[in-house]
Amino acid sequence: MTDIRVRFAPSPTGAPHVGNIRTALFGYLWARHTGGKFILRIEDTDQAREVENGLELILESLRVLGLQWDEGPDVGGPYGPYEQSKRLPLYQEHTARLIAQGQAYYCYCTEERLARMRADQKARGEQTRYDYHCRNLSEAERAERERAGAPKVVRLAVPRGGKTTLRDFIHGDLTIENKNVDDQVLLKSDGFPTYHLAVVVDDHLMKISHVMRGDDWIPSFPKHVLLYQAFGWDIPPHGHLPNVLGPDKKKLSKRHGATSVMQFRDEGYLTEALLNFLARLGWSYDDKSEVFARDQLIDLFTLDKIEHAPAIFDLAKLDWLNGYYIRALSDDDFAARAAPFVPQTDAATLRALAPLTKERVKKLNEIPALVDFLFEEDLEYDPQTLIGKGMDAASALAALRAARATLDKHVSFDDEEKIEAELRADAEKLGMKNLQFFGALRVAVTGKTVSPPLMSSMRILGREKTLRRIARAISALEYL
RNA sequence: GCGACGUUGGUGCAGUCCGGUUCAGCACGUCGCCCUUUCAAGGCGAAGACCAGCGGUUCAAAUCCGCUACGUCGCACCA
Repeated sequence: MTDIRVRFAPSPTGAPHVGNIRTALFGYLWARHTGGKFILRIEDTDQAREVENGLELILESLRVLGLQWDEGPDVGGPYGPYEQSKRLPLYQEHTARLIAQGQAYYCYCTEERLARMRADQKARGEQTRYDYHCRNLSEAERAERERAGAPKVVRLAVPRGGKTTLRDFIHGDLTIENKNVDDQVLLKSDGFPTYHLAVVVDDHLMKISHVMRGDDWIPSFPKHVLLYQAFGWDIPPHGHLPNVLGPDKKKLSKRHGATSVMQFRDEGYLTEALLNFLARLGWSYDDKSEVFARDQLIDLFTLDKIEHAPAIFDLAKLDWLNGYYIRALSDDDFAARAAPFVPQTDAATLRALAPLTKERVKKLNEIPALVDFLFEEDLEYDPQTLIGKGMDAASALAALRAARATLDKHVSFDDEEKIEAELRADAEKLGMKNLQFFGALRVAVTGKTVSPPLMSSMRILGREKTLRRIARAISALEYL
């Protein structure tokens, strides 16, 4: 196979959302699968939309998922520079060539004229598009404007008839009639290229072997094909990836909640779960596999398995997958990752908590709600919650008193099995179901009806605090 | 308005390119049972789509063709 070179080419307009990152991931996977190169190129040709730390946000997003690039603005490479704003002369040379060939022309139309033109077209119910005004300028008219120093742009002279076809390795042949293609601006009046010119020039110069981008670009592929033809270049294989949509089937946006991988990570999603989930957005291996580790993705990823219908970001599925990955973590690993989410505790406690909480959360940020009872001094009780089903104040009291007596005999709570056996015996002696007896004890110790396993909770809480809480619960009941 | 792309159970996907051994497969979710001192996790099982609709081609269509509907995207000196 020829050298595979795939590029991810975002523009620095903010933290890339997961849909863009999914596109980056596909490029990364294809490059790694083939032993090719993954290239990062920054499309910073719009100064107006640029964000201060835009570049850093992009780099950080890729790093979070471990999508290491081989060439890029920070690491360089043989085809740099990798920021389009630093390649301006290249674009200018290429447009000059097109103009010389008669395949592009200068346009002196003002914003106002264009706006009026579009308004008129809209009013007439027509498709808005450039009206070829400057394409038909005579040599004298052109010279006149040059003399006046009028600002100008360069437009692509799209053939008025015929059609343009692109072979797409995801959608098959795509065809659009040239009459529906606008005379796109290639070079703006500030000397910067537009996307259309820049991608074609750079993809060619950087020897990109596979062009992958979101399918929202499909309508403009004729402009790119025409440019390749005008330059006399081979067109590399193109694939328009299905877009990532929110649950409402609309293009993903801030409205849908978290959108950057950093946000997801901060909400308690594991990066390996995120990677796995994103890979499945628009790609599938077969009809039954859901879980893929990075190495498997690299091994299994092929272009023919890319879907053509848009992919919907199914948060419920992400949650499930994340829980799956959390459960698979070793206790040590889990404790280390949980640490930032439970700042009020120490490493040893976290490690002890790991086996109890690991399989009870879908996201790391759910851990605090599960174990917060450990970090409070004393609990306030609503006596009613201490009295479970089929119980009354007297029986709850009896249960807690018996439990206290049993626990009091133990200097340490380390032997969970022994303590549990004794408490079970207490329940039986009182003629209670385990549910009733342990239910009362659970509320007394943890303050809630749902908690991690009781014996372990008491062990971690410690003898002193546990007994104090039971005592307080008893007095709360005695008050009734 | 014009154009492009898409449309499989409640949800997300596979199967569609190379029509016929799949009375449409998997996962999430839901429900039931088991386990059980709670909640989870785990095990077992169940319900749920006739493949957007209509019309063609064919001995045979989710799979090919056409039309309609719906959805999304594009139509900037933005990417």
